[in-house]
Amino acid sequence: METADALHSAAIHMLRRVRAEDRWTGLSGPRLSALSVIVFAGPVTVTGLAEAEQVRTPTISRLIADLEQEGLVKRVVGPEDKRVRVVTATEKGQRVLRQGRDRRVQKLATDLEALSNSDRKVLARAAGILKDLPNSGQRE
Amino acid sequence: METADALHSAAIHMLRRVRAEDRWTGLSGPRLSALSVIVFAGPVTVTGLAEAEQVRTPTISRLIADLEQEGLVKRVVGPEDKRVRVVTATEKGQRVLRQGRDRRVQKLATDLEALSNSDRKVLARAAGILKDLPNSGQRE
DNA sequence: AGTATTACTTAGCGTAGCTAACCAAAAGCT
DNA sequence: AGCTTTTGGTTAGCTACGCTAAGTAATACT
Repeated sequence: METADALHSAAIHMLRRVRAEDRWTGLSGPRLSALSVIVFAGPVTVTGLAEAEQVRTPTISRLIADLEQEGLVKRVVGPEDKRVRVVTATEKGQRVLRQGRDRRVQKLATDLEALSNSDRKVLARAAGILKDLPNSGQRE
Repeated sequence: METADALHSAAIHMLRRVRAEDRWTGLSGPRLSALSVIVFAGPVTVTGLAEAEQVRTPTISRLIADLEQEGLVKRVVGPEDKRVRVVTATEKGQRVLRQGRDRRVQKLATDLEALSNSDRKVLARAAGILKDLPNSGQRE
């Protein structure tokens, strides 16, 4: 229970610190996050993206429209099912994302360099453990 | 570097999952976060709170006004300096916060129960390590 | 064929972030 | 003292992003 508490607060502070780097990309957190899914999880549908981001479809719909406006992604009508819109990242989108993400992670990496090897090892193991958490019903 | 990446992504997903519990309090994330600072960091000024939350003063100013409206905090003119407003949590505010926070942490604690003792120990150590990170210039 | 469901968009609302502009109190300067 | 500057906070007005409700087009069901 104290572990949960400590972990919770550690995660909050870590992300808060790292998030400051995002300003550099000119993209907001939500946009960056969505773009990240589009780039790394390949072409996605609007619904798929909404699920990944845990928001409703209208939210994503508008966000995508904005990203498209800026030339970061493009929408094409689904080849099979003409209702769906398949979203892919443009060259520019990929470039911007990679730079931004690198910056975030780089900042964290720099922070971690101040640590001992054994400490870093603990963090690496912790990250692995968290990744495999039960992950019980988060889709309401 | 991969450690930073893994840690980054683990933290994002963990918080995302836990955040769902906040709905229960009837308060939004930012409000909950601000209230948390007010409760745990004792009485604070508007500027102090803005710094803690890493937002500008107008943002906090309005947020506080809303919280006051709901009877969760109260503002009093500073006894020394009459420009400042000292913000404190009301009884109700403290109660709501503790319940909400407990719920978040409880959810995480439940998730952690599925783990082995040694894994939990790793996480506890990781939290401790992160807490003591250099914490270089995050105030621009 | 005709209805139901699904995928997405549009409209409209509330919260929260920002900057710019303002007021009042405190501090600094002759 | 008197005047200016600085500081703490608020107000006004903009944008972004979350939501629900309602609409449209394509698909699925029987």
